[in-house]
Amino acid sequence: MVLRGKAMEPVGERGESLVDAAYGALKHAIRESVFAPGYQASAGELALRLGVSRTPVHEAALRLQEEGLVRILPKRGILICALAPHDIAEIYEVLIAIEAGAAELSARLPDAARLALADDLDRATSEMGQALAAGDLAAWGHADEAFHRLLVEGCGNGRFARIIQTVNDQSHRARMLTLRLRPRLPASEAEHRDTSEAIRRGLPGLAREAARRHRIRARGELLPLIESVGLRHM
Amino acid sequence: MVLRGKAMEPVGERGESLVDAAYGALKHAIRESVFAPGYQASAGELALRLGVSRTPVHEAALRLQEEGLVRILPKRGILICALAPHDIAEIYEVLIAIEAGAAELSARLPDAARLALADDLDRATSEMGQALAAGDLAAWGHADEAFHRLLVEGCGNGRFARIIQTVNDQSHRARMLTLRLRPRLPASEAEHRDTSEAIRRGLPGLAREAARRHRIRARGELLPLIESVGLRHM
DNA sequence: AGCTATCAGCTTCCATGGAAGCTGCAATGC
DNA sequence: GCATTGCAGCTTCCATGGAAGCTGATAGCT
Repeated sequence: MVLRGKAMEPVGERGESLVDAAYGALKHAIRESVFAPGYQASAGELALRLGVSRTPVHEAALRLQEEGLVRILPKRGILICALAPHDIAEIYEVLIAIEAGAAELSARLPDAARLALADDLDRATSEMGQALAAGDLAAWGHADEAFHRLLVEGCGNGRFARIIQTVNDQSHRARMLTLRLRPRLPASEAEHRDTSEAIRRGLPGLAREAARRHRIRARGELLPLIESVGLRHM
Repeated sequence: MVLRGKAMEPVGERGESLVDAAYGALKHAIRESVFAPGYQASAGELALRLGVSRTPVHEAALRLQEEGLVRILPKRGILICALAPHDIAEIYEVLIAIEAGAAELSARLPDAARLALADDLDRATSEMGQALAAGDLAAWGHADEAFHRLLVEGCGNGRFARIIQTVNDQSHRARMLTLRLRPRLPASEAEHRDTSEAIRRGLPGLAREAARRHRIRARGELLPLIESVGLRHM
């Protein structure tokens, strides 16, 4: 039983089950790269770190495997999954398809919900602008994230939100990397405004195309960047 | 411990783990309505039926919950999820978004793969035609299913395939119902040919729109049908 | 040297039992 | 009659230990 690396937060005992606690702690640790991709842990080690027995860790690992964050190698251990450029490409295709659908749905919402959503989206976009002006990379990332999250959570289709959540969990680490790598922050604001404006005016086709164009352009910037830097896994 | 209903097949011991076996058996049982939606089972009962202990059943239930087929009610049992019309609507929106993306991707494949895929798709479509002529409802359903499966599995994006697999597992029961309900089998063949032809000719935009139109029309037929019959859950 | 067999040490897999939570019913008090 | 309380019987949750599988190193053979 090897305990290398920094310690993890013991699970908090707040009503939630130990499985949920372990799931949350492990997911957070993976997102924040406490475990490097490719790291192979054992359930026993993780259980020790979290202060629970192996069972809840194992069950949490099952859930994480279902989401593609880890792989359980039979009789060998728990492998933290790495993302290859190919995976990023796949994830962008999911984003393009689902977010375009979400934008279209949003534009079909009843007036009140539609206008409220558009306002929320614009608020997030404005925050991006402020962050950009202040040169605050992290704030820009958060605001951008908020925009896209609002879009899929506001559209009314819970399955869309869930799918996006899954691929976002997978790509969070890569996102943090590429945010830093990008030579200049992309001019996403105008495209965000196109999307929110189409939603506000209740034009489904326009909204779909705006969301779609936005993600396609972002992909066109990101993938070559990753290739050029030669990132093999992240 | 109550054992009502017909017995289930004990798990087959073929190299796969008991968890996998239990997962497969339960999923199959749910798909084939061995358990009615809304049925509340206990892990102990299922374990007895399958001839394993409670642990693998519990872990299988976790996976099924992740896929939305069951819900685990803490300290109460395992609930077989029912689908409401609202869920069918959501699922169709996922199908529209993802299959349109898959068709576009397919049309961008290298020549050899593209043509092979188009041929496979046409074969499935032809089988639909034969089944329709013979009045064989089940065969028509299988061929239609094959077409859509080939499309998402052939496009090269594994995440697309996985997403579709998940919603198909959820909607399988509803599909079996509505296949029988439909007054006349829809004229899907022409739309399938539009899609495969666009893929064959390597026209991404056309392929996307064809796949999209197909699912949108199917939705337009199905949802009112479900409403009119007054199906509340399935 | 190169190849095979063995084995020690790791891992998960799965069964099992105690602890604790939820539900519905029956008994109790008003 | 009506509300409350206590309890029995169910459930999952989680810890734990034995069984079995995988890996890599070492010893022995050709």
